[in-house]
Amino acid sequence: MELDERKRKILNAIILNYQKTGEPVGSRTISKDAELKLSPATIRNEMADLEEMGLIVQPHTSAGRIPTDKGYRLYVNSLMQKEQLAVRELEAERSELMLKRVDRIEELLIQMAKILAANTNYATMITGPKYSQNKVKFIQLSSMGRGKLLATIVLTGNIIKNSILALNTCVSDDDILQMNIMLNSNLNGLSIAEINLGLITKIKSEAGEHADIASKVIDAIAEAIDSGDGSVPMYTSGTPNIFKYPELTGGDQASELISTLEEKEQLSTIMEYDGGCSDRHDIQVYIGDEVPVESMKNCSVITATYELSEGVRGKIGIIGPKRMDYRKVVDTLKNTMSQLDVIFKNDEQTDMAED
Amino acid sequence: MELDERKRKILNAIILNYQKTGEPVGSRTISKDAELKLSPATIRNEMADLEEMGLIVQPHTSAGRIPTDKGYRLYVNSLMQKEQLAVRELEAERSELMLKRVDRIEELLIQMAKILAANTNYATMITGPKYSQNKVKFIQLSSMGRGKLLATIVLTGNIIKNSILALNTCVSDDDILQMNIMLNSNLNGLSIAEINLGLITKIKSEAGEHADIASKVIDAIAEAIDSGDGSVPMYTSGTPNIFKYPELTGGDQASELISTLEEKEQLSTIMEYDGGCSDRHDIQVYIGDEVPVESMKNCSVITATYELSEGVRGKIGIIGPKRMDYRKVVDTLKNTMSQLDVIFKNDEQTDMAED
DNA sequence: ATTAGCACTCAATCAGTGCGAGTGCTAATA
DNA sequence: TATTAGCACTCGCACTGATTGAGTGCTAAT
Repeated sequence: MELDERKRKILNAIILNYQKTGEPVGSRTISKDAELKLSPATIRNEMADLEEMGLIVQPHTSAGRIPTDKGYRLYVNSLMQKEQLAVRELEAERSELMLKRVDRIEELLIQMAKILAANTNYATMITGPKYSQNKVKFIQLSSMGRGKLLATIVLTGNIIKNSILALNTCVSDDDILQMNIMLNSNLNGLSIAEINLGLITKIKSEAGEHADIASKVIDAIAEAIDSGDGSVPMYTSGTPNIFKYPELTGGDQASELISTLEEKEQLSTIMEYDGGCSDRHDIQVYIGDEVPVESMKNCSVITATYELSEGVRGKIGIIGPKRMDYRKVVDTLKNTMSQLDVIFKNDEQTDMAED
Repeated sequence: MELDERKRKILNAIILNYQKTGEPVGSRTISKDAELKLSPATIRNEMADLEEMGLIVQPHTSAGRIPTDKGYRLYVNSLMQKEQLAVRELEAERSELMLKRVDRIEELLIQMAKILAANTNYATMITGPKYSQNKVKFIQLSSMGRGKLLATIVLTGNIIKNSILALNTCVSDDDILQMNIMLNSNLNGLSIAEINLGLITKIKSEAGEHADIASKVIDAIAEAIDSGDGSVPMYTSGTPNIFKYPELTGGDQASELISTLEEKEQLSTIMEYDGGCSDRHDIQVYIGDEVPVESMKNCSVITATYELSEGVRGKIGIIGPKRMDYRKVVDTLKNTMSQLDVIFKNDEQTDMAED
């Protein structure tokens, strides 16, 4: 069966209409849609064909048609591009991000998720950046008195971690100074991969009687870098938005959806999946069954990757009903990503601090 | 009308039964409830009286009775205590808290909220501690090179804040050392209230040509202490639990509840209210209309205050349907609070660090 | 190739009905 | 006098069947 221009137009009309109403759309509705001047009967014939091709279905006999996953896929892959017109309304998207003074990067990301949720009326999720690539930039030990040592570790990207080390021995201020110099000269500029056993042994021997301190500091470094590795933090926002889409709230669906959104574990399976395509702002679209989470099988998810600096990446995802406005979401995401780029290019070297 | 012993027992039975089933409870049910051996007819007469007193109502003619807010209030205030028996099952509450290695206090609190939610089957919320009372313990400036200064501020309770300061002038290592000494000797042990304009002027003059740095450091201190002041962080957990109670999910209720739970702003009006009673573990019970949040008018909320150290307090709240198991929740909260006490008495001086 | 017309399907709506849980009242009982 | 049995009554709920209307597929006319 040939998918000619007219069929495409009809499919497109069905998708757009269903997007707005959430109701199955009938031949009459499409017919009145001007653009293509055909009678309902003709439309019906075409729709029968589209159904045969598996692009649309009727929920029951004598109902209008709704798009199938396959239909949406086609729309996203080819139809969508054809109407990039007048999308520049998005350019006017409130760039509140720029205005608000957010000095912590995670908070900025959370803010962003909130704004996206508000603008799109879908739920959003976001993972904190993966820092595993980061390097040690600076280490500072200071005595807090009473056998306590404060270790401050700064990583590239100005990530700062603190640990308080409890000591059993007493250390003089001078020793601390020595340790500082020694640690910095040995560790500066190294990533976690480069801090190997050999180096650790070397440091310990250089630390002499304070080998235990050195060892604790190295543990702290490992933890600092690791905390952004094993379990990337995950935030969600706008989850109540799903109540706006009746098709997501039938039965126990709402409950399960909200649960998975709150628990977050499952969400990471979506975010972790790296769809090969390493484009600049790699945008992935998962439609219905394509979503690798049981309770989200009749949602669609669109994810985008952001990059703070070389190799420091995270993902942002938008969760909505299958009839979500794919075009708007994709454009909004692209837009947001470039805004982020701007922010990070400006802010790269200023005062962003983190715990 | 006199509220005699028998009426109390019947009211109690109604409340307990309604707690389990969520269905209006009829005279027959109570009658079969042993304990008091009365026929349904007698119970009916008594129930008519209880209804007249405004303690119970029937949702419609020919339905059983359900407790009113007033009925619950009575229950909470006087009836509840009378049956403190066999509550020690709670003693066995999984004290997972003790086991899990949680080294950051906010994470511990969040964990606790999760466990409470899982144990009670209600939603929980928790505010981070208010640090406004805290004092400066230790300040450390270190040069990061390229005109950048790292300021590390340690407050009592081992709260650690970092800021990176961008300088326009260059500072020698020796100057930094001087600044460190000067700042510490001037600021150590002071709370925010004690850092007044006079002191600030004094510090600036002592800093000489580096007055701008001193000023930036003081700003950072203010911010460090403040961040726990103006907007106390608020976390929620177990929000999907509300789906377990049909009376909370009718209409748009679920949606609105979830929304207020996600947005958190409104929740703080509950948490902020300080009910005079400055008991050890001050526990407050809000029933139905007593809850100062519109969308929660047919919930009940129970809050408890925890105290990390002198004056450093936060609140934890449990949100459920009006028929929640008040006794269990109150006991669980008391229990949890004492566990917290233990933890903090042990951990007080160890390595809890925070951003 | 398109369209008008028509018979058909089926979800949704609504009134009518019977059921059952639960009540209040009255009269009998301990 | 307090309790209980009995009975008529109420009202939500679940079920039924009829009606409606949106939408279809097919056929014949244009």
